Amino acid sequence: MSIQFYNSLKREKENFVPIEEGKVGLYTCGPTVYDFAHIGNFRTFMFEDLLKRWLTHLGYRVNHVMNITDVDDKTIKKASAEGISLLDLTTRYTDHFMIDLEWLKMLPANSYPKATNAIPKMIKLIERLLEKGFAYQERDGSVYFNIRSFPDYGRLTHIDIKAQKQGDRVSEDEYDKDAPQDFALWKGWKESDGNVGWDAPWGKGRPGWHIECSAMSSDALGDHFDIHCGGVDNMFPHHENEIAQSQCATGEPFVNVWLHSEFLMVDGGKMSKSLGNFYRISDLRELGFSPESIRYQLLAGHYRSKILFSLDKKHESERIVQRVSDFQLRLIENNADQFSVGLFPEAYSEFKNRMNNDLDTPRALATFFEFMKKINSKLDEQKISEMELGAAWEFLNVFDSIFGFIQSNDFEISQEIEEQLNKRNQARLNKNWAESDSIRKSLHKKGWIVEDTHDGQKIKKA
RNA sequence: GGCGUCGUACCCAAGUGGCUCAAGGGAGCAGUUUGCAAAACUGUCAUUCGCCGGUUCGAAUCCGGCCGACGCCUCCA
Repeated sequence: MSIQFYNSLKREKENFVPIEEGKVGLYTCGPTVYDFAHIGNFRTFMFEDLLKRWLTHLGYRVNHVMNITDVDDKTIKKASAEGISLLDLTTRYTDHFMIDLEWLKMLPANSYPKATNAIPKMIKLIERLLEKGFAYQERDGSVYFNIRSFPDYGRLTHIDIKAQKQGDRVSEDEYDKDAPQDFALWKGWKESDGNVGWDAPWGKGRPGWHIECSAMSSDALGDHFDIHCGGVDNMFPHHENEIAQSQCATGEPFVNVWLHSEFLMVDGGKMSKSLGNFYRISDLRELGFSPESIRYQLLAGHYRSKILFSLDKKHESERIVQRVSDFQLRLIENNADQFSVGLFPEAYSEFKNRMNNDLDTPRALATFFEFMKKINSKLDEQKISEMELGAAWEFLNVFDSIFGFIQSNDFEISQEIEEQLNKRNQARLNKNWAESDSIRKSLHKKGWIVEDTHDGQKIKKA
């Protein structure tokens, strides 16, 4: 069975067929670096990371491009408010973003083009749109895209332009334009822009938001590529506008598959910076969340469903991380790694089918948990073959290469802890349970969990 | 007003006409194991899928209505 995706453009699942066999061009809308990204932003980035990992596992060579929006209203406004340069501001938050990405164990994209580095490319695109009559200039130096010149406008979001209610914001727009819904390709320089601006044939200014993605995606992946992702809120107007610009400029189809991830909710509502009800990654770190437990929370629900992020789920996600991590240790203790010969257990094909079904992570997880239970059971009864152990090892490794739930067990035991363990062992041999229990308790307070097994005591980090 | 999503156990969360079904996880309870714990495993945990009608031999799954929650239409993952 080949992989199927729910293509937002067609609103149905379809088999994925790459433009070039074995390769996938993947463009994902990245952050606007005017502030810290929050956990809701990372829900989308985590989904895109999962997608890339799964495609890679299937053998595709994925070229993943994630843009960094480093010039727009918000970045300019904030830099000006802080009295620093746009570059200083965006560099700061880009750095934070990269740190968070790495902490969450997300694989880096192949490239992170910045909008400010793609201005010439954007100008070229706009020139082409002007030449072909899809865009027009205004007296203030702005350039707008004429949406009525593109009959397919609204196809992605099924929006009928004429039926739209006009918001106050639109009619009060500070820029001149022919029709309220025409969107800016280029915004003429205004005083509030300060020293932010680039020279263009139609005057100094800065790019509109949407043009950067059209420019950078075609630059990195070609005019026509495989997959474009983003959050559902980007469907309109951002992605709709991208399609309009790109297709009108190149005359070619733009993207084959559009994938959109749903929102992450908190307190029953959308988490967003403007509402102030959000968690940054640093907030969650302070609250004691591990990257693995956050990964579980973000990946346990299907990407097209709203998920609830909750501090109450911390315990649940930690239990999962612990179970899977313990499972790995148990396999290692049984030398499973030495028995692996590249064979997978039966459960793997079910897991694969479920992942191939539009990345059905909830059911894929269910498959893995059932498998884990079965193997644990066999280990308990000591009725497991070397072949089964090897296959379990293979499956576990694939599983973790996709979900990344396993917590590293590299830790050093200090001299002091070592002494405590020896003391406890001695107490146990003397059946001095009171002392043994009290040492276990005191170690627990220091962040260590001691477990007694048939092979003696074991220590791990709490 | 237009477009769209969703309502499943104490909590999270799958399933979208019949087949092995209301998956899986967390919490709880009971048990195996253990000196005791922990871990692991076993059992238990929704005759029922917001409510009311309809279609059908058969619906959580399709249709209609109602109630409720949410998103987009303006920057937003």
